[in-house]
Amino acid sequence: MNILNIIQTKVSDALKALYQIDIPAQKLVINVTKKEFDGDYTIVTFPFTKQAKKRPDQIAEELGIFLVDKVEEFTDFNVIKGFLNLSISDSYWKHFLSDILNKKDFGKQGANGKKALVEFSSPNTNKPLHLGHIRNILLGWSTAKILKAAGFDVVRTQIVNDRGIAICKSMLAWQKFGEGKTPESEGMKSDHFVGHWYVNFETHFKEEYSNWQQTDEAKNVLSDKEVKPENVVEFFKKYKNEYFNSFSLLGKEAKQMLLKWEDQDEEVRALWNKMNGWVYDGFEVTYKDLGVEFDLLYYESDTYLLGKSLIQKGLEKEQFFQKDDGSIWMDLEDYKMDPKLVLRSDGTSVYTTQDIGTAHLRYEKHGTENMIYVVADEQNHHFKALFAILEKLGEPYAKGCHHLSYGMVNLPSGRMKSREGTVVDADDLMKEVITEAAKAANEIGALAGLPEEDQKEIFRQIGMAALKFFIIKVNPKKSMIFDPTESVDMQGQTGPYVQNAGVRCRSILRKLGEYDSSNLLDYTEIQAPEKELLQLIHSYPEVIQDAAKDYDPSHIANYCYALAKNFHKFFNSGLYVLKAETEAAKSFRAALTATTLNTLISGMDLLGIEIPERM
RNA sequence: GGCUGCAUAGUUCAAUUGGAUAGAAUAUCAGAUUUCGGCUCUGAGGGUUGGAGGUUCGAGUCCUCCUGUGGUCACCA
Repeated sequence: MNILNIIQTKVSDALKALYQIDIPAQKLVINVTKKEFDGDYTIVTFPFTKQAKKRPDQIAEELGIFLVDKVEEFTDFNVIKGFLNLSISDSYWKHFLSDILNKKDFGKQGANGKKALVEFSSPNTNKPLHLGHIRNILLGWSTAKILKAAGFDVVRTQIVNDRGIAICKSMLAWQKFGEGKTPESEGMKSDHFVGHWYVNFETHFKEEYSNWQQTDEAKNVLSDKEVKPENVVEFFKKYKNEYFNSFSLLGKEAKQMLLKWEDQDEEVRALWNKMNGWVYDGFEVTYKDLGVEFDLLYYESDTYLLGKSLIQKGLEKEQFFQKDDGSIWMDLEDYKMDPKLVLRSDGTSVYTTQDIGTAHLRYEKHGTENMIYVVADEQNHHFKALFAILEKLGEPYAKGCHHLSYGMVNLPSGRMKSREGTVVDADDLMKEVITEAAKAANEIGALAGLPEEDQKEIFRQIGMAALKFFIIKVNPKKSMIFDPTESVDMQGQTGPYVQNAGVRCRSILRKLGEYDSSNLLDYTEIQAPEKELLQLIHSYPEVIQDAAKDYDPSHIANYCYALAKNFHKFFNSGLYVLKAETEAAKSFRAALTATTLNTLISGMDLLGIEIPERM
């Protein structure tokens, strides 16, 4: 049994025996004792004062005497105010170390029989992936891994937004101005090529718009709307969408293309397939570079009509209501939200319609009672409404839906804006961090002896670790500032710092070779740096549980950093492994090193980060 | 304006979910190594946790108000 559980049960028993207080063991909070005090674990006794009718320090004292007397794992205690600090026997720690020494899956839970589906990435197909997608993808990937480690059967998925007006813009621009060029002919990565035509469309559209502003038609609009001369510029800025829909020739063509697409027009579909194909080829490379993959893909072109029948059924059961114009809504007053449209007056679907349909489909197909949507926090309201609707429809998985909402990634200069060209491209960014890693490694020169191929692989691992760790260590719900210079840092609270700890472990173990681990139980005096490290490793299973419960990979990142830091401290503490004073000390420290390495590998793997052999 | 997040060292982030003197990193300054890898370690300075009240043994954490800031309020996705 885990020492925390032992403490909980024993304290619960003691409270009952001493004061007739009934508190379930699981409800008792056990803290790790702060460094500046003696002891391993701390119990706070203030909460018991009312029922026990005694002073907190008195309770702590009595509890301490009782526990040390009755439980063999507790060797000593001390009391400071209402804090009871318990010391755990060395024997417990040594046996713990010996138990987990060869357990590769230490910290992970066995299958719990539940299924979870994690949806992430879900890009539009009209342009390449950028920094915002990277945060999304890393969060999704890591959350999926963490849930798996916590015992869930996980399905990783994305819904590809492959249809709509945006891709039509890219298609139209290429058709009109592309002169038959291809990614190959231009030597461009194929998703960037498609993105190029999207920008090209916007350029032409802007030109058309500004020319139009000089026409009589535009002047009529201005006088109709009674726009004052000093407000004209401002007005046209806001009028852009309206212009696109009502006057623009390019807009008209793009919309016609969309209609043709919906009518299954062969030529448009062929063009659509060609351009999407380019985008997918490009995405595949980016995903591979990021080290992620999916179990299952959904395409919006397949799912956008889903949900309608569910709405019809719901309407018959009067779960929805219909307005005079034929549009269908759900009342969400009991959730303190405004009514939500689920079907347009012309009978076509909106985003919510297909989300209802897709969720239902997924549940039918996989029986996933937990669905996690990794989507930026600008859609908080949408998901709140969606989950409320699912609940009102009586969908059995509604309670298991969770929106893993994350904040925007901003640059030191402010928000990324595609119109201003400040979007940080995913491929460029990865290239840059790897280059920086190579530069730093070459300065140190530790890899000079290795073949070039091996060096390149290590540079890649280091660069990607820097980038991934920098992003994942931040609590998802907070918006973050991405400083490119800091992201490639290799020192301090970074991925490479953690990797370095692992590489040091590897180096020691490599030099050590075979050793007899059974000796470790003979080690007599565990030193403070050793115990701190061991205690931290001991808490790894709970860290995974917490991260899974909160859907928050940043817990794991912070844990890995703390573990690496503690190992570096141990490494520099004068407690040598290879030159240990006794065989028992050597075995103990070797086992400690091996276990640290194992935990670092496991934890970093949950973040999608590798630990190289050398660096 | 309504709703909803966020606000912690100069900067970037933590804080075991209400517990002890709020911790790391970075930057600055000062130190450590005949030793398992210097992408390491030790130390110093740096804080009225945006402000004001409240709840209680105890508040960065919970409640109220205020200030600042982001998101959202489409028959877009």
